[in-house]
Amino acid sequence: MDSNVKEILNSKGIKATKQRIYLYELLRKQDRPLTAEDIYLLAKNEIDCFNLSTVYRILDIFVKNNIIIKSKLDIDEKFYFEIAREKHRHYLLCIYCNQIIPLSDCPIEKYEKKIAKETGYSIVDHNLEIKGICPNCKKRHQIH
Amino acid sequence: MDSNVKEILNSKGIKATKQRIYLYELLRKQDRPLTAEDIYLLAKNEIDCFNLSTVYRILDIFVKNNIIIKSKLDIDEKFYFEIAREKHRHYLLCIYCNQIIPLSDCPIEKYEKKIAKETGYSIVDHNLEIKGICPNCKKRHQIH
DNA sequence: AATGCAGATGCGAATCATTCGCATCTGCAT
DNA sequence: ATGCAGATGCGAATGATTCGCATCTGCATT
Repeated sequence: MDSNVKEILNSKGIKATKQRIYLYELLRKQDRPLTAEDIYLLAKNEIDCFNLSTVYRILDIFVKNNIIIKSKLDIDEKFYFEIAREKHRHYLLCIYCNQIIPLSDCPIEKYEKKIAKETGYSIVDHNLEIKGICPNCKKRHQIH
Repeated sequence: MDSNVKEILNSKGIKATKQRIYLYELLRKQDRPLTAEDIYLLAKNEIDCFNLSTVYRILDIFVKNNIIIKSKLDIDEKFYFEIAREKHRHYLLCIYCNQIIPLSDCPIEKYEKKIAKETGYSIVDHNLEIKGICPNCKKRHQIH
């Protein structure tokens, strides 16, 4: 597994340091986007010589090499990072507890074609978040 | 017009100061979201005793009173503000020149119902941006 | 119209996420 | 085993936003 990651990184011309290998594996395990600080804290639990600036720098390199995706979520002012998957994903966010769950599909590929025709733009990407209240928070806050 | 704004603000329990009236009218004229700094610079052109902290504070109050909407766009790390309209809007962003144009409709109201059923969440809001390359930038960068 | 005061503004300092500078360290090619 | 380009650690800088506090201003009351 470890040597596998080393090869993946080397094949992209990225020197396979201990920190990079560790972050790559950590990110691959996650089921939702994390902030740089989340990632830093998780990493520091395992390897204590880990620096926040380094985390930012490695995330930057991974983004530039399309290994991970950087995005913002409407819940706060931070950037979020997640492994790049074959199919892109959107998330459902609970406005009370900030739980983040992945949605099963993307409803706007067709819409993009329509927009391209209407505006003359070439569409390259999109960004969709749905915000709601999760079943637990509905109970907790007596919302039906 | 001015007295009209005064009434609108007073009816929401917001003291109608010169700065608040001015910002309200400024925001109502815009066709796209602006950052606090954009707004500050526009306002300062007209009235020179205008302070950036005050702009932030007034925007905050307007957001809390549903007069304006605060959001983030994927082009930078700043917050954007726009007048709240009867129908919400989404935008198409050019990744080269950062032009922001409003889209004519919203394709995901049906999708929200499906998600609500699948997840048990109550959906309260959503956020959609489309990113592309505008006709001018396609020409300029020789992209077809 | 003058007055008082709660709340608004101006200004500078603080905060927080992110980035940068620079000295030291480490993969990896030789 | 060695050398060096590039990576890391640490602390300081940056930029958007917020806060503290002294001064000012709508507006309700007289």
